[in-house]
Amino acid sequence: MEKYVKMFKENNLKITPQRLTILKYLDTHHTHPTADEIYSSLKESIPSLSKTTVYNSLDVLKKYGLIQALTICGSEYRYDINHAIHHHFLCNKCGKIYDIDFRCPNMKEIRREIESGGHQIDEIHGYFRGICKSCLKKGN
Amino acid sequence: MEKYVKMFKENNLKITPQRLTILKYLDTHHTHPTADEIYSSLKESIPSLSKTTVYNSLDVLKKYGLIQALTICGSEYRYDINHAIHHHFLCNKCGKIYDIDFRCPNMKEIRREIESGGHQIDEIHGYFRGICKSCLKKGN
DNA sequence: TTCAATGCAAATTTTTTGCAAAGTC
DNA sequence: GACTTTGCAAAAAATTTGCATTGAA
Repeated sequence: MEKYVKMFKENNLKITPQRLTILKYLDTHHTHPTADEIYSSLKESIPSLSKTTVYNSLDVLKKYGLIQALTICGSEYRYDINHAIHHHFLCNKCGKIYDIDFRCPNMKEIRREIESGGHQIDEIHGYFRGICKSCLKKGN
Repeated sequence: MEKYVKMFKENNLKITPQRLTILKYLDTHHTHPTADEIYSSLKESIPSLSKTTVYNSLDVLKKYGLIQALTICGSEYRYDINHAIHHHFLCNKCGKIYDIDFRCPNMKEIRREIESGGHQIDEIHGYFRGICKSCLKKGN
């Protein structure tokens, strides 16, 4: 838990039990949960937890770069701890999101090229969609 | 309009005025509109148009690959005609989405590497977030 | 003590569903 | 004529807001 406290302190964020628990949850569950899934999972240990707080906390954690919000699924945000840069694979069948650890070797050039067009790039996102290993095995 | 009729016929899709108008709208407006924006824009010319139909039509067009749904914005889908492969830049300030025309030169290898992991890749998405040229000019 | 975070309820926004009416092939 | 698509209304899902209460520093 010290680890999380440190992360908050480094960013001058107020440390609340709710925020700590949410950050820890994302750090220990790499399931890319929705806000609602986080809420439901933590509701047991913190019965007073409100969904508003989950949304608020996620916004703050995101704002300070401790977590990231994946927009892959369109109608809902999926959250992920912000460890090393990685990308994602979304299964169109089961909806599961897998981490994909690769780095585009020439991203620097690409970035330079795009930025020469005048935009300032803060985030780079890549993701793939298809049918996951597990669903392929199960057959159609 | 012939062009659109042809696209439908090629995919064995029923041709309805609503679908035609929606496809034409996306082909002539590269603004990456939401379903609601499409609905509002077309409501004038087709007063009987229903939002359900917009959603239905977009789903069908997407399913047959005539358009694509961008999930960049998280809580809402943005739609785009499916011309040559391209990526997107989302401005965190004004929310505008720009087309970015580049192709990652070694995507083939990357794809092969990921597919060797067992997943079947059907779509590749890339997008960037930051501050757009126009918002940068306006200053903070 | 001060100011920000939390929690509740209600409101918004976006998308989906069930079913009768209308339209396409 | 058979079978889809459309449109409406209502429901569901996801997120946001206002404001009083609580809590961290």
